[in-house]
Amino acid sequence: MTAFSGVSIGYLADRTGLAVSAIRYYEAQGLITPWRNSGGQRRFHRADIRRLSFIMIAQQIGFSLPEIRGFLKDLPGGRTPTPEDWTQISQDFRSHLDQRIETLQKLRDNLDGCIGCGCLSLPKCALYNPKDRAAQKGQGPRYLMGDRAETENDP
Amino acid sequence: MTAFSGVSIGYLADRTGLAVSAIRYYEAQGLITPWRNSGGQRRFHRADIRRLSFIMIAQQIGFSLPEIRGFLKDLPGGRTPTPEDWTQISQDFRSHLDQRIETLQKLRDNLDGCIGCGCLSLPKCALYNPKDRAAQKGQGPRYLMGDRAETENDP
DNA sequence: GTAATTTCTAAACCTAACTTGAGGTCAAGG
DNA sequence: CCTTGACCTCAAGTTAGGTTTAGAAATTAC
Repeated sequence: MTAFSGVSIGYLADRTGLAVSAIRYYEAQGLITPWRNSGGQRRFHRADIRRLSFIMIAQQIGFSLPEIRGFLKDLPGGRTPTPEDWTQISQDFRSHLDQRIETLQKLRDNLDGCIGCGCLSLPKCALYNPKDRAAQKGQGPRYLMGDRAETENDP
Repeated sequence: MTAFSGVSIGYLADRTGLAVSAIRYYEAQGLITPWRNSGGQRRFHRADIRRLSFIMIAQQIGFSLPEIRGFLKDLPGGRTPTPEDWTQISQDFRSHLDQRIETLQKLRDNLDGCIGCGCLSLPKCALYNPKDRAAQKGQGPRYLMGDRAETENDP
């Protein structure tokens, strides 16, 4: 048997649909950690296709790269992850996903209520529960959902 | 009765929790259109609190400012929106919201399947349906979800 | 053994969504 | 009248998430 030498970044790019530059960027962000061959080129596990796919999916849902890095922290870098590794991650991920869905559903219910009753005041209906804003740490879109409600009295 | 002269940008900032600079930015993006008083300062309808709140909520859900501008286009700029105006918008908004929820639920179901069966291959499970990616127009996170699945055979 | 691909690094550039800063004006209180 | 605070504009800076470019070295293909 010959020594396992890993796959190239281009291969991963082909298999995942990601740009090569994006994969390099993810490495820089600590989301994936290839090793180097004798010529200095990156080599990856074939299993990293999964890792990258997970990143893409989580991103689509709206998680930031740091958050995703959090999910992936429990995945072993040195060996091919076992099904158990992935199950662990998936469960973690799923609970966050559940929360996100629940938030949207609550919003939808409130929206329905507002439409139904004609009060039309989304803010007043406390649509926005600041609790759900885990992703608020000081950059990007700031100032999400304060607690002050609109009450429409004096100027 | 005295002539209605509108409220200041600072008032709106206080009531919504937005930064003054953010409100100016929204004006620049065509999301809100104040008029000016004799001294050149912005004046808003008190009802714009709602408009801004709507913007914040829609943003939280993941809509871009141009998309939100789309929702708000049907809201009259010149007069205080009626309940009917808002109902119209809300329904439009709600259908987008429904779609987003459905996408996440499908994802969750697939994830459950993957956890249950141990196949752990999110990509293979076709989690990612490119159809749902309406928000894909050439910037931001590109290259979302190609169709190629991971099949883990030869390099 | 050459030619054509890939890959490498580093730095610059890009968009969205804002914030910050500089320098100046407006409005209300004392 | 004068000061203080809110507002104004315009330009530049910031963060996230990448892409592009340039010049060089490594691989692969013929």
